[in-house]
Order: sequence, then structure tokens, then C-alpha cells
Amino acid sequence: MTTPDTPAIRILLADDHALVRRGVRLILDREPDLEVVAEAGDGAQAIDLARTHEVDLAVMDIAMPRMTGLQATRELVALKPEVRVLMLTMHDNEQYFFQALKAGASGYVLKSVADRDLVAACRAAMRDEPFLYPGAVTALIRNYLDRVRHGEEPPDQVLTAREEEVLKLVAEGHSSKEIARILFISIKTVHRHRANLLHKLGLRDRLELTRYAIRAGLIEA
Amino acid sequence: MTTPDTPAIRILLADDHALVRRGVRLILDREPDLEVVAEAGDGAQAIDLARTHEVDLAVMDIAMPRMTGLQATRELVALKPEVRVLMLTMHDNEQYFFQALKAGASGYVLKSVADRDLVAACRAAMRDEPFLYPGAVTALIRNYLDRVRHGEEPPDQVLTAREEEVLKLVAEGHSSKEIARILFISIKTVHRHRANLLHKLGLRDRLELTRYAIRAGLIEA
DNA sequence: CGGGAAATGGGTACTGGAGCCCATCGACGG
DNA sequence: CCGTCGATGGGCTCCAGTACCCATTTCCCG
Repeated sequence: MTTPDTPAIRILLADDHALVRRGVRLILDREPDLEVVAEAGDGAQAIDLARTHEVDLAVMDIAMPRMTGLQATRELVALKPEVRVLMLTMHDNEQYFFQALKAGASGYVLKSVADRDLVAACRAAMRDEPFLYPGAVTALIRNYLDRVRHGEEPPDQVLTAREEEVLKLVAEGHSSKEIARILFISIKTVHRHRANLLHKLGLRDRLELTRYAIRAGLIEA
Repeated sequence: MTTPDTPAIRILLADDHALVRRGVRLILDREPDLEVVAEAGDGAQAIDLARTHEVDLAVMDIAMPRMTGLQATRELVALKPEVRVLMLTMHDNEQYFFQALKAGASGYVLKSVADRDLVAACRAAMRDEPFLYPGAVTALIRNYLDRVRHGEEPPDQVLTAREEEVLKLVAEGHSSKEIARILFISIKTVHRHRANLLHKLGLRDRLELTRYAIRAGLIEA
């Protein structure tokens, strides 16, 4: 419990599924110290609402149309550094976890957690305590530390605009020839970008690029 | 509103994300005529619970671990034909939609709908009225449901067990060689199954098979 | 019993993905 | 001003994926 005179945490809720937003809102609004003050259906809308509302915490889905949660987090943190961001995701995925932290998120919570944990994560994020979502994190951190010790820096996953463009097209099933025609570049350049993507993301082939793009919310399945 | 003496609709809620379950439950339990009597975290558990609980309606996510919502729906309908199934999904996808109907679902609701619509869909499903998510194709759906109920379902693109097995492995990124080793068959047979899959589903390559498998809930992205 | 479907496997050929080498050009920062 | 990096493009090789041909075995159904 919190002290009665503590002002409620003002929350911006961003998720592309209205049903999920509604459910999460019901969960959060039951807490006296949490108050959902705005709801966004995509990343761009979340940024807009953050401009016009007084917000302490953004609870944001990682995969949203128009602008992914990761991208929105980057912009939001740049725009209003005092706003904390709690990433909400269905993916228990190491890559995502670090991407979220790199983007500036204060916490990372799976949709498979219980409602009490979500509430706890909100409060922890506001206290600048990293919320450790159940289970996996210990293994994640150990893994991460191991790789750092072995000099295997996790692959830098900052894609250039052009690479992201190519990634989308590849994942949508276009052949190199088609992509070359679409982007007005040669097939070889498509190959180069794709090779860079594979290397940067530590993936093996187009198929894994596709799954990555779907996970990242760049395209729909 | 419903008449006071109508017994509440007993609902089995199946979704792999505890947070979503909780939210949906809060939405449904606010209605006097709806009562969530059981929660399952995957398809197999949903079947188990359906055996041991009196259930009128199953609200089921289409993509779940262990057993997909589609598969669980098939088994549930076979096991207890009187139970209605409402598919809950984030995919606004025609393929999915018909797959769900084919599996025996009475309704199909996107997670992007408002909470009122979910409640309406539950009531509609119990009255054997198809709830239509974008509202467009009422007649088409009614027609289709009629045909299915009368057993006139044309075995459209039904995959064999072996084909589905191969599809999963392909979509998970395994090469032909790996699949051959896993299934103890020759590479040529893997090629043959995959070629059959491509023809049956009208797809072009492994990449599209992957996206199909993800849409169909056979694998996670 | 006969026919069809499913599962198995072989051959041959082409295409396209992917790894590896190379180079040029412009922008940006130290 | 020079080095790095992103974007561009070419050549080369290897091999996996895909198409199209063929066959056998098993099993179920009419």
C-alpha cells in the first residue's frame, strides 16, 4: 500500500487491441495509486497523447501498428525523459528484452504475468527499480554476462532506415528482383542489405528475417 | 438486458496470457448474465476443464501453446457439441476466419473490438447467431455455417497429419536435411511433402509457409 | 477386388539465396 | 582533411529450394 497523500501515478496505456487495453485498464484502475489517464491504439498516437497529457508512466505494447512500441519508446524518452516506460509484451524473448532496455524502457513485463505483477511492475518502474519479470530474467542476465565475458557483444540491432525498408519487403515475401524493382536499386544492393541484416540480427536466412519482422511488429503475419 | 431468471452463461476462458485472461474476465464478469467458471492457459488445459466443468461457451484465443485454439475447438466441439466456441484473435485475417468456422467456432472476435462487442458476441454465440466482426459478410457466413452444420463441407485444403508435421518444421526454420533427419525420411520425401503443401495452400515458398503457419497458430513467431 | 490417396523415394534441371571478394561515392565527425 | 560508415554495385562460387518427371508400398473405401 502507499501513503494516502501520494498523488496517483498517471498512466498512458498503449496497446493496439482495444480489448487488451480495456482489460489492463480495469486491472490498473482498481488500484488507488494508479490512474489510467489516456489510451493509445498505436505508437504514433501514444506520442501525441504524451505531448498533451501529464503522464508519469507509459505502459506500452511492444508490437503495434504504425509505430512499434520500441520506436515509440525511443521517441517518448527523448521527448519527455521524466516519463517512465514499461514494455508489455507477449514475447519471452531475450532479444526483445535487451532491445527494450536499449530503447529506454524502465521495465519489461510479459502478458503472461499475473495482474498483481503488472501492478507491482508499474510501482517499481516509478521508483526506478528494474522489475524482474518472473523466471526468465535470471537466466537472461546470466546469459548476457557470459557473452560479455567472452567478448561476444550482443549484436547491435540498430537498423538503418534502408535496411528496415528492405527487411519489410523481404519479410513480405518479395524476391530480390522484386525488391530491386520496387526500390529502384540493383539486385546486388538488395543482396548486400539483406546480408547486413542477417549479420546484424544474427539470423540465418529470409525465413528467420520474416519471423523477426513479425515479432518486431514491422509486418503482420 | 436479459430476463432476471435466465441462468447465467457459464464461460470457459482460454488464453495463454494471464494478463489478457484477467482483463477479459473482468470485462465479462461485470455482466450479470455472464459468468466465467474456468480459465485455461492453453488448448489442452481447455479440453481438460471442459470435461470437468459445466460450460456453455468457450472464449478461446486462436494462438496458444501446446494446442492451438483451432485444434482445441475441433476437439471441444467433438467432445461436447452443445458447447459454443467464440474465437478470440488478434488477426484480422480471412484465412483464419474461415479456418475458425471450419473448426466449429460459432463466432470470431478480434482483440481490437470494444468490450461491449465482446459481450455482445458471447450472447450472440449462445443464440447461434454468428457475430460478425467487421459486419460485412453476414449472409456469406450464415450460408457457410449452414453448410457446415449439414455436413456438406467440401474438404477444401485439408492438410494431412504428415504435411502439418512438415509444415511446422519448415516454418520453424529447419532445412530439408534437418527435417529428413528429424522425421527419419529421405530429403526427397520432405521435398515432396513441402511441394504438396505449397500447391494445396497456393503459396510460393518456405517464407510464405512460415507466415501461414504463424497465422494458423501452428507455431509462434 | 480394384481404385485412389497417402507416404515413401529417385532423377534431373533451373533458380535464387547467401557467403565472399572487390570497388565507388557522399556525408559526417574528429 | 582524412577516416569511417552508409548506400550503391559487380563478380564469383556453393548449395538449398523448387519444379517436373518417375516409381513402390500400404491402407481404406466403395
